[in-house]
Amino acid sequence: MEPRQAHPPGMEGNPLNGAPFAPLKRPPAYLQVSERIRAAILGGQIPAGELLPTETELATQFGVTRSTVREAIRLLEQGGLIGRADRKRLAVRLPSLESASRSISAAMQMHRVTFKDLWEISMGLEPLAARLACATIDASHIALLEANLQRTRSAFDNDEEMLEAEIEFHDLVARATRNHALLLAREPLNLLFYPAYRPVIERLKPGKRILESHQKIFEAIRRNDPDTAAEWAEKHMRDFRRGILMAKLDFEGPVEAARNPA
Amino acid sequence: MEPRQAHPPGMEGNPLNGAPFAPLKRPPAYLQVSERIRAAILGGQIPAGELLPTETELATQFGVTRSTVREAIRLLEQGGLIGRADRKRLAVRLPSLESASRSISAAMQMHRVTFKDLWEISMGLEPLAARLACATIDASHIALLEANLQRTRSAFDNDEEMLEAEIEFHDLVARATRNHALLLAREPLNLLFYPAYRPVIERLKPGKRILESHQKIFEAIRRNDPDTAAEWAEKHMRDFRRGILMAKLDFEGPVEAARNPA
DNA sequence: TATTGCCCCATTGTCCGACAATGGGTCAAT
DNA sequence: ATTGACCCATTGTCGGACAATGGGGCAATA
Repeated sequence: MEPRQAHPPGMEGNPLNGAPFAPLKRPPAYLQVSERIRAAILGGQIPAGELLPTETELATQFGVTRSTVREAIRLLEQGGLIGRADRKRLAVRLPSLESASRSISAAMQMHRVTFKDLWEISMGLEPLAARLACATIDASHIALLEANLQRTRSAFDNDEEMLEAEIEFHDLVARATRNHALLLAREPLNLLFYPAYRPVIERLKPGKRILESHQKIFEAIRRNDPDTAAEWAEKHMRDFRRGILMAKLDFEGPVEAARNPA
Repeated sequence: MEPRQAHPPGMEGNPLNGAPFAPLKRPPAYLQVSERIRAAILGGQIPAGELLPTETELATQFGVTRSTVREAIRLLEQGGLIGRADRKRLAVRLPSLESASRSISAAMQMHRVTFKDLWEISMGLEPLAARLACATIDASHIALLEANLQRTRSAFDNDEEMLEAEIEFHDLVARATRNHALLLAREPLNLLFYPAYRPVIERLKPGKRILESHQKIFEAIRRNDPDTAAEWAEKHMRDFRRGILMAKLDFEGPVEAARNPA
């Protein structure tokens, strides 16, 4: 989040402040190749789902070696722009947000984002999601939410299940809005915030209370009552914080690293 | 956005649903190397700013060739976890959010995120930012905001300046909260949402109105009045949408690709 | 007909070795 | 104190090589 450019106001477009010459940039080949491919994809010249040329083909086209092409590919691969279609042949892929959000959470960890930071965002986004969902939810999402509530009910004695169900509920509400940007903005919550709630579940067993909140939110959404839905979502998030405090977790401390799924 | 795992409720932990065997995974070497390094960094074993071993050194340590190591490095490089320190020697870097948000915006473009989607998020985050900033703003951010207001005042006849100042204002408010997660969640707004406002500025010249809103927000923040600050921020965002509609922009259409800075 | 086994080939993953370019460091000459 | 010459570590790029793997075709078989 470093100041994007240390913009001293008034000298924006002027390259001649301080040093008379800006350092010229000679991007390495693998970067250029990567950028060219990226541009082609984002420019729509290669539709999603389409196959890319083979590595050797790309190598000859760009006039570089396969090694260079491969490095460029790795660059794009991480961003999720491309990926293996069938363990061979690269294909253009919809970045699936998951890939993007992985780098987000990495960034957040490194910046020592705190529990409190994430909670504050939740206070903005979760009520918003509940509110928006009222207008956009359809039968299929209603069914998914009902199934989730059932799952929650039958998970009172299973902490792990309870945690997953809790995360799933909020995710489903967000999906019901059909706002992809919202899903993306929320993803760090799924990856960092809610999983850290695990100790609270283990120690306080708040299953009953969680279920109640979820039910209230769900019912409000189903009967298209945005204000009530948002209100309950907000109340739910406050419960959340209370649980964290009661479990003596460090609310102001950085979120812990994601556990590695061995 | 794809349903993360097509979770048929009730069969979560069971690998034996449908197909009796899950495909076993044999991650390629460059991926494993990348993951190991990533884990070491996120685990804090290599502090930010520290230099990584050289490529050849890593190659011998992992028992692979330099090419493989290089591919692994590209993977991490894209995420911003590592980067060149001095055009030689890789160093661990604070992911600087900017790198993460680049992939976010790419993902959003590919998913045809609409103006409306981003606006809805703004309605959640911008008032929130204004509200939070009341409690956390310090003298330096007050000074920065004052400078920004001055910049806005003197940009009435310069559309490009006006746009930059507008973006900067909201960014500064968010920074004043010192909530890094919020900055990250907002970044797509800086990259996709606000820049798309350019035509509105050119056609409607709303500079006076923008300045007025900013001033109200700023004053409320400075006198520590969260409700008023949030209220004005929300009002400002509604103006925003009105501007978009009046300029006959496609509110429901996907945001356009970011212009490429040559 | 549907399945199985076999062969061929395209493509990826990985390795090896090599070299130019570059930046850093040292050291002597000025 | 600056300049130039030199060495060396490291990266960027190249070229070629080979095993593994998956797909397609094709024949043999049940």
